[in-house]
Amino acid sequence: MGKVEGRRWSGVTMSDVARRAGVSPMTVSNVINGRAQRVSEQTRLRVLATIDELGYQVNMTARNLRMGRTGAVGLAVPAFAPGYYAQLAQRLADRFDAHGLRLVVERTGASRAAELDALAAPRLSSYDGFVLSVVAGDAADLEKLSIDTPVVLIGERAVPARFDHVLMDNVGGARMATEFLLRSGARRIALLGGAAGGAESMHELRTQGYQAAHEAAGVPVRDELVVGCDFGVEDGYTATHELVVRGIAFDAVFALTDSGAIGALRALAETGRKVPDDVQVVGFDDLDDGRFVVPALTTVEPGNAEMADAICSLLVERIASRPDQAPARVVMPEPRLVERETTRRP
Amino acid sequence: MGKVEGRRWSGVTMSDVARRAGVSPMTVSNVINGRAQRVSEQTRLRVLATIDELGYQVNMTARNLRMGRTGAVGLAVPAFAPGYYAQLAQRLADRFDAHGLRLVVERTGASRAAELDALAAPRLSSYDGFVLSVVAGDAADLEKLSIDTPVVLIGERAVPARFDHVLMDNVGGARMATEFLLRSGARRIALLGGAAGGAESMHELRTQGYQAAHEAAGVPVRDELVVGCDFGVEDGYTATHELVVRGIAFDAVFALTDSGAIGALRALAETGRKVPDDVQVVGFDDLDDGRFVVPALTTVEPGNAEMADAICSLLVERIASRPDQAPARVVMPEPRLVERETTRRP
DNA sequence: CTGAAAGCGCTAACAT
DNA sequence: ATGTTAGCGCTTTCAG
Repeated sequence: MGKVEGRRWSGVTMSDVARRAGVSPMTVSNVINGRAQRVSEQTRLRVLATIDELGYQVNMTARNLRMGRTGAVGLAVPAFAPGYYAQLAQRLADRFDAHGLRLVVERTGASRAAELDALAAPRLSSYDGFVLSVVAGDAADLEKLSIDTPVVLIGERAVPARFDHVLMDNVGGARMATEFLLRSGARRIALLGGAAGGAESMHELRTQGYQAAHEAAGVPVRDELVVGCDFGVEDGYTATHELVVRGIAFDAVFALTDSGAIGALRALAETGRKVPDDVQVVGFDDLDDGRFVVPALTTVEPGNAEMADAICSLLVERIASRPDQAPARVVMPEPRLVERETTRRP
Repeated sequence: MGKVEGRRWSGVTMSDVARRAGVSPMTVSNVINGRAQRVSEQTRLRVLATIDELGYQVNMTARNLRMGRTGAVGLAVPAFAPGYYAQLAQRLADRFDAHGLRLVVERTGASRAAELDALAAPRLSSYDGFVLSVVAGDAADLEKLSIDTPVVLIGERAVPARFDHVLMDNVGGARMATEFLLRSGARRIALLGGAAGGAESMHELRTQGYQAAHEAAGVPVRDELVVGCDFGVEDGYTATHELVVRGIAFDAVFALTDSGAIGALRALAETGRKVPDDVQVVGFDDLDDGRFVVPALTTVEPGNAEMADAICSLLVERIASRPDQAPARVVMPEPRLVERETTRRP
């Protein structure tokens, strides 16, 4: 499929209105922008009538160019559908609204290339500020990022020091969840979405927390219980199924995301495991969905509200104060465990 | 909290680069836009180096103004978080990508005022085309809508004839679901989110289908089974709970949305009702979530893919062909029932 | 109260 | 292969 071309058909301009109403464009502008003191009531009404008659509409692109600002903040997420991003968008939109800024959401596509593309200078220049959820790019990629548009980064990747960065305590949260399961008597905790090597991705960090909790409790980590998978519902479902099929025994599941946990619950139900009696389950993120699945999901609440607050205030500050003289800040709220029905009290 | 003001700090322009590289702005433009034939390799490299040195970035606002197009289409939805809108956005983004258009998502807030605001000319002028999910505005409101930006409307409200309109077969789908329940032996079907009067909203249309199925089957509609509620998870949960508390007997639940149905499932589990043995449940929308809840949700698939296809192709056509001479089109796919585990075979 | 001039940063069209 | 001219539609500034 080809690109869509063609430019907007003419459209009525401010000058058209001005000419027709027998005034200068400036007066039309004043009317439109409610600078009442500068226009007589009579003229105002005439201009308004002409605007209506001609069906004139302000061209935001032109206004933005002239004013050097857009009133919009961009949020780039890997995908729209995962509950986590949708809820994040919702929260941010509320907060930015309070500052007179609209939030507009774009999709990066989670590939490194797509993510960088979203961050390319052009895209950013359409916004007064930008929030980027970094899942794929590395520090070097980000280094090239626009310096003209204030940016707040979210996500666990290491980011260049010049950026404000808001992130979850992945290690701490995972450790908290794992410790809770261990205290509840679990000894064979499957880790859904776990990863072995490095230290950069969400998978890896949460895996570290899982391991740390085991070490602290003197319980060995069994490799066969650490199954790598993506963080969608379907992924959690498939991974859990596989575990069962392969005959690997486990008495708990720690899913790296609530979505994954919900998939796991489904797989456990299908294979006749009772939750939490046979298998306990803990997720991560505190999605709204988790409260309504049966049984309701115990999860790690990573400080979603605090993160949204931080993202908003950091960005608003940068936007308001021109040059980024203020040093970059890092915000990482304290996670907490939300006990519901998929676990037993220790 | 006050508005955020202040304009973008100067920033390096194309002229800056040109001057520094000892060429004209036009040459810089040619380099940036890859018009290779028009620039010697030597100059190209020099310009590129200068761009790098100065950290220059194209100003999209200026480019958009000059070119009269933005390469973006807007999607306005009442809220980001409900699964339905997130999935819609996802689907649309895929399709528009194929046409070289980025999808950017904005939130209207579901109030009539907010919705109209989103549709105000200024907002629209930032996009090559716009998709609006109409939930609150009426035909008269929409009549005032921009004529300069191609718009496709989605949603069940009556809309002015000049707009392309994509909608679900709400009545047919609801009737299909209800008939299925009736055939499966249900005689007291609770309608979650039902409405009495009018004919405009999704609630009302789906209620009509529910009633039509009852009439056709000669089963009376009991008013106490039609409970009005919003379409979120929590709403379905609360409504179902209330039904139980009030001691109203029912052997099936038709929830107007999958989200509502998922809430209902939770409430039924809490109150000890077995699904589908004691109570059958059907939703509407075919959200991904429905496949993974326990038991998996039977639902009406309203033709999501076809709707996304239609929205995209209608809009792309309008964008490509200047004046809207083509008559407006209405697309309403055939719904189908997806049987899963919350119902019994008739 | 109203208007004229200037220019935001870019690119199409036409020179050279 | 490169430069010049003009202007997208708006608003800031300053003059009437």
